[in-house]
Amino acid sequence: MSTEIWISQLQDNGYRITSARRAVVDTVYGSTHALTPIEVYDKARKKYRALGLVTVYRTLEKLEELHLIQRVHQPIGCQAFISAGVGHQHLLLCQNCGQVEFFDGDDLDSLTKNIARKTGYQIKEHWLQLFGLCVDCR
Amino acid sequence: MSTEIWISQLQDNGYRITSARRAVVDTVYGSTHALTPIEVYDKARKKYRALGLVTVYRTLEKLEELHLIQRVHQPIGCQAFISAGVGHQHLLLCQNCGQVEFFDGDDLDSLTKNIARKTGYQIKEHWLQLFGLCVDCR
DNA sequence: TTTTTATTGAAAATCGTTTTCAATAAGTAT
DNA sequence: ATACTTATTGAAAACGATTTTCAATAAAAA
Repeated sequence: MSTEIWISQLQDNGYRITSARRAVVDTVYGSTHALTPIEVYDKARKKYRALGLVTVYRTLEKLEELHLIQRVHQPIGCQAFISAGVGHQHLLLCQNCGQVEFFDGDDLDSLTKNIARKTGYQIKEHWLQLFGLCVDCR
Repeated sequence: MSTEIWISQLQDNGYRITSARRAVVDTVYGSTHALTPIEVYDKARKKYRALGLVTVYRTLEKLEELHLIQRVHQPIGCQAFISAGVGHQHLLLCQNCGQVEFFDGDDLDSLTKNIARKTGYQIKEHWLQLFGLCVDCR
């Protein structure tokens, strides 16, 4: 698995491959931390100086549309993005260093069925996210 | 339970009770839908016309600080607030009408312990939110 | 009632994001 | 390789949401 997977995805969906997009993909792909558009901009500009912030926004938009990245919601803000895991994944975030781990937690079925019965809701989706301290920070 | 609970809380924490704050509290307290600052402004101005948007922001800030309201995170945006439930509560949101229900789902203990063991993380907090269709909308 | 000072709304400033637009460069056809 | 078409680019401007500044006001204390 390398950045070429994302590049191919962009290509297959009719998007052109440019130096700007490569720089953004190289920056976000495989990052262990969720990155905001400005953070992506700062990092990616080390690889491609002419990159504009607008292009970062536009590229992130496309990567999100192709489900290659996902927005991360946190108490401090909801502008950061991280690589989208494969299949239905949940996030575990380190409150100290911001590192992100994925886990699949579909033990939630019995819980959601329970709530559905109690409330009368037809449940379609769920968001689950854990916060704590990673091995290095605890 | 009435809005006076929130008013007292403000008072007890050294904040003055004003017409502007009463209008905001009256609007947000007991609302079954999460409201954005602008929505609060529009609704509250029906009760107190001189109210300014800035004061809405400032009052919401104080209510959040006192844990009387909480920010609601949704795919469409994360600016809306709703009354904070009592104790540790989770949210169930109707994707159609925006109605919000609370539920307590601490069946998560075994799941979080599991993840903690697998990842080495020390887990401090969790966010769980369900989305679906309420009884009226399904 | 008087005094003190937190609170107010309006205007300006600020921040993140989106739109506009002419120049450029990617991919295709020649 | 070369020419052509058109998606993509970055800069500047526009935008919307939120925050700051500030003099006037009103709540609470004296």
